Amino acid sequence: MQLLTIGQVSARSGVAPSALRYYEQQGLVTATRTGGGARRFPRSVLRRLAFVRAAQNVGLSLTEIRAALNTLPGERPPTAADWARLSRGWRDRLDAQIAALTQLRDGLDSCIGCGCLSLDRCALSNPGDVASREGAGARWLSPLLRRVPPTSNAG
Amino acid sequence: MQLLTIGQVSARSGVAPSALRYYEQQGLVTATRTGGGARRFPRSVLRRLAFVRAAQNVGLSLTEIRAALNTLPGERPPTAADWARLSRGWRDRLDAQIAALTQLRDGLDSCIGCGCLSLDRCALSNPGDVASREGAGARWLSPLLRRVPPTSNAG
DNA sequence: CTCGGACATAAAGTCGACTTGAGGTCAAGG
DNA sequence: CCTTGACCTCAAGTCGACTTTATGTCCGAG
Repeated sequence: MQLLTIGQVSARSGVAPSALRYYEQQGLVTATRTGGGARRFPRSVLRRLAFVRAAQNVGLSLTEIRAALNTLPGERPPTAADWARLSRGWRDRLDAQIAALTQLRDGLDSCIGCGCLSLDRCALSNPGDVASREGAGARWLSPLLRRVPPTSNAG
Repeated sequence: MQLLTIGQVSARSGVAPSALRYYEQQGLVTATRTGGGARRFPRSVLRRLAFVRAAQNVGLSLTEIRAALNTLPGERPPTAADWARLSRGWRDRLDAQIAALTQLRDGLDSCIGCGCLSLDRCALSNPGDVASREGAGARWLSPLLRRVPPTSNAG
C-alpha cells in the first residue's frame, strides 16, 4: 500500500494541507505517522477526498459527510458499489433544492409584474411562509435550500 | 408620515430588533430619533425590509442589497416600477443557480452508475473544473451557487 | 418616588470550514 | 555545522449576518 505525504495528497487532490489536517482531526480521513511524526496517507484517501468534495457540492456538512463515511465497511476496501450507495440519496436532495429555487423563480415572475414585495403575500420575501427563527450564522440562502441538520426529524 | 417604533417594525416584519439595529448600522434602513434617542421608522421601512428579505432569498449579500437600494431615487417615494426594476435581474441569477444544480444532479446520475468519484473526471467532485482558491469561511455550497462578489468584473 | 417595560449602546459570541501565524522538529544537502 | 524545506502542534483569525450579554436611559403607571 503506497503511502503519500501530506504535500503529495494536497497536490493530487487540490485540498490544502491545512484542510487535510483539519479533516483528520474531524475524523474524515486517517493517516499513519512516521517516526518523526509526519503523516502518511494511503492512496485510498484520494477517493475519500473526492467523496467529501462531491458531498460538499451537493450541500452536505462535514458532520453529515463523516456520518456517511462511517457507514463504509472497515475491514475491506470500499467498492464502487459502496460509493454509489452513499451518493444515491443525494439525488433527492438536489431535486428538492432545484424545486425550491424554481418555486422562488416563479414567484419572482409573478412579483415583477406588480412590484408588490409584500412581507405577507409575496412569494419572494416570504417563501414557504417561514418565520425564520433558527440559530445565528450566515443565512444568505433560503432556509429551503439550506441543509437540514442531521438531528432534525423533518424529512 | 406615520412613524413606527422598533418593536412595531419588528412585529410587523418578523425581523428581530437586533437585526433592525444592525441593518441601520449597515445603511440598509434609516430611522429618525426621538428626544430620548429611540428610533422611529417611517412606514416605508416595511417595503424596504420585504425587499431585503426577498433579495436574501435569491442569494444576495447585504452588501449587494445595500448597493441595489442605493439606486432608488432619494427625492420621491419609490414606485412599484422601481422595485420591479431592482428585482428583474434576479431572474438570471436564479436561472443560473437552477442550471448549476441541474448540471450537478445530472452528473450525479451518470456517476451513480460507475461510482467513480474521480477528483479529475467526476462532475460531482469537480463541477466546473474549479480549483477552489478563495478566502476563508463556510463553503458548503458549490462555488457555482455562491454569489459573485460585487467587486468582481464578471457580469 | 419607584417600578416595569421598551428602548439605547458597545463589545463579544455564534456557526461552519477552514486559514494563518507563531514557534518547534527532522532529514538531507552544501 | 548550518541552512533549507517540508513537516509538526496549538491557538487564534476569517467571513457574513446576526444574536447575546452587560450596562445604562427614558417614560408612564401605580
